[in-house]
Amino acid sequence: MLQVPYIRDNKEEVINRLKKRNLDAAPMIEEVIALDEERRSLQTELDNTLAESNRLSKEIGMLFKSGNAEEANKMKAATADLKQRSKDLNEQLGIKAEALTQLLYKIPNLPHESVPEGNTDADNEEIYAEGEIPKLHDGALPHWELAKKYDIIDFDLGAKITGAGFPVYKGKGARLQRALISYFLDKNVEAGYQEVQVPHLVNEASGIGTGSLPDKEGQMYHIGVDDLYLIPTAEVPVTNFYRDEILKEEDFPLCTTAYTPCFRREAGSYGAHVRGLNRLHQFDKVEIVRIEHPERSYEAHAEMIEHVKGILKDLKLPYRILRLCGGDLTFASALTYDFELWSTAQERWLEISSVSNFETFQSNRMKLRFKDKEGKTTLAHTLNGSALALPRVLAGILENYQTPEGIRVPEVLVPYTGFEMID
RNA sequence: GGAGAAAUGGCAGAGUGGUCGAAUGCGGCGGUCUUGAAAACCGUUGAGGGUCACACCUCCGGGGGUUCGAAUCCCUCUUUCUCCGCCA
Repeated sequence: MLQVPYIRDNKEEVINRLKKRNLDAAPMIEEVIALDEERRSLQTELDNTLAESNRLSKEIGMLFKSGNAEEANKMKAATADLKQRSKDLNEQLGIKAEALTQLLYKIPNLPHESVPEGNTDADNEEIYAEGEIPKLHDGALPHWELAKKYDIIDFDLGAKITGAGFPVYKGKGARLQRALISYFLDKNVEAGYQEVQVPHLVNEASGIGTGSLPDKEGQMYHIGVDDLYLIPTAEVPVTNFYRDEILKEEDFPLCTTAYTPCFRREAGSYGAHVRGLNRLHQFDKVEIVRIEHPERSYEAHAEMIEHVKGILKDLKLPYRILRLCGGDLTFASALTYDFELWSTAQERWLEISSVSNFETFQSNRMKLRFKDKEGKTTLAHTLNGSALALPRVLAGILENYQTPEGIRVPEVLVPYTGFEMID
């Protein structure tokens, strides 16, 4: 969430920058400023009332001590009024503060200056492309057909035991999936990320910390009895490691990688574009998360991009990188680069990674700070990216590596799969 | 799941109704001493709000209550530990 003092001091700039998201934030920003003013004036009034109460209490204490009970009891009566007043003020303050917080939760992050103008994914800016688009033989199939042909992914079985969007991976399909996870984790660890295994359920505070709650409430599976949420990405548990922490400057950079399943309700998604592995309710992902010094975060962002590029290059998959336009940028992000893989059989691009810098948007929500050289407590920057999301990479491999004889396994994965061909 | 104990500053650990944001030790930072370092000694060292800066206010796991006054008493939730039960 945005910082109120910043909004207060840079009102016009904030409104202007949010226009890039095709959002007229002026009414919300005005309300923030008004609520904040009310909040502060109530706070001051309450503070003064409490100060008066404290002063009286101390005097009463002194009087009792010196044996002057009569005078003390007289003074007690005078506190009743102050007490009622501070109670009322505190209540009003609570209402204003809560209203302000709820409003701030609704305001998205300010786009970075390099974010292109635009409304939809058509306006995203392609900044890089690499890899040969393979020429497939006649009769090449989309991955869901291949999955059936070689009996490596069973969508119907998953639908039977759970529902649509929960596939079962079988045999060499399961093995290939596991190979990819290991391969990604190894690459990330090699690049300096610490591997962790995390809970797949998080509490509400964690959801709020990363911006998954309340903004995307309907996207997460909620376990009502225990009030826990199934994670939509490892970003949520991992970034929240550092919630309410004050780090030391020398702790940076904090680089973490985690493999987890990801759960998304994807309410309202249907049709041809969600076929096969294109969009699932449960999928695997290996995530990289970084906590950075504000001055270094964009450098870190670039390093993450290079890292993901390296992995895709190794896999010899054709991909492109897009700089997301203002209208396509996610709520919490200041700058996002999407990686898209060319699906030869579907003849479309599939998003396989999203690398974002959230600047202080998440850290302000979760009070993730560090002490700078002057000893000042400052918000850190948070970043994350997929390295990588499994199902669409798997889809890309199946489709792009298919031959009349079977599906070849990318060379770098053979040590992990133990076989070279799915046939 | 049952019974009991506990939760205090970076850490350890005092504090059971008043002047306690909180003793003491360790750690951190600054200084004296030293060629340098160590030791010793002196000082300093939580977070948030508020202010030009002070003042002032809030925070002793979370929430609520009693009281003129709560780290201290009561209720409740969470977490940790011990014992019992169950169990991958």
